[in-house]
Amino acid sequence: MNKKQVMEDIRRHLEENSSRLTPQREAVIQVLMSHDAGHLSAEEIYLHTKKLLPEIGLATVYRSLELLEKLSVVYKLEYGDGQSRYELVRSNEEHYHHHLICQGCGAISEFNDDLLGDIEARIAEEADFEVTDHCLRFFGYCSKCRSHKEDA
Amino acid sequence: MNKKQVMEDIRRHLEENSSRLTPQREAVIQVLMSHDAGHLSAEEIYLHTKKLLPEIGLATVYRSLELLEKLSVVYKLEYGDGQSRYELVRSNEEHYHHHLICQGCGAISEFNDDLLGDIEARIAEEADFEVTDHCLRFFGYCSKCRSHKEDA
DNA sequence: TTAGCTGCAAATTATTTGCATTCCG
DNA sequence: CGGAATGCAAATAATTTGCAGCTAA
Repeated sequence: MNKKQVMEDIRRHLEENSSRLTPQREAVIQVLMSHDAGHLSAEEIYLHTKKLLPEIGLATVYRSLELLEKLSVVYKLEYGDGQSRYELVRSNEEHYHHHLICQGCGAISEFNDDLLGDIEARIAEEADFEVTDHCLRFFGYCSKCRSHKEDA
Repeated sequence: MNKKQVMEDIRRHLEENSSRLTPQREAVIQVLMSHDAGHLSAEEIYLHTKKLLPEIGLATVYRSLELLEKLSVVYKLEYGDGQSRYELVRSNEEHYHHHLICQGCGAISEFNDDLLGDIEARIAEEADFEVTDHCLRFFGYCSKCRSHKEDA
């Protein structure tokens, strides 16, 4: 599915919820699409959309992200550093998309795999909880930071 | 291991890092110990410590939590609602302690199991990343909210 | 027309910091 | 004594909100 089709899907999804795909919202989505694994903060998204739409305001970016999150178009992530990151939800892949967060340099990389398929079934059964999504993050040290640690 | 022993362990751990187990810090730890699965916010911890130590300040609570987190005594969690939650790290159990977050009522429950043992070994190998910890949260609907949904 | 959207500025909220003071090894 | 820790108040930083004007079905 190419970007134009994705955008049209989102437009339809918005209209079903009596919302519009405004230029501002489109710009936000475009920025997210072109920083595919970028984990952008609201401020970063704002700065990027400003290149496409110089008059856009930060509040609009926040409002767009809030709306798009409610419609499950955007996924909001927290890394515990005081600001939220956003990325597009890609319906299938997203579920298998986990993060490796380096406690040395802060780099965030990804690890894609269906790690949790069975586990969710077990939770449904044992905890009587219907799982719709999950967030799995691993903390540790990337290869680069491990070699620095060894120096010390 | 009882609470007094845990406290003495923490005292020793602090002293090894040229810090002291002050009454304020002790109060913070006591509050966390007595709300074992409480996922308390800094503000909630502050209000509870005030009962033990009325003159304590919120900044001190934050500073205590920051220090205790650095020393891996306390674990900081983010649920994407703008504030952080804190809980005591229990060396073994913590690693097997995951959260079920209800998107209906916001309730947070727990699911304890060693779900990720093998996975971490695979990550080390495939991604060249040394995992020291992880955070796994499941989103969905608890039994109570599912029955409400069915009413609708 | 009117509901939805916007930019801007002001407000809010969680968290952090500066500082004078106090405590303890 | 001197580093560590505290309470308070002020400062920050991310996010939200109020509002008057704008836009498109």
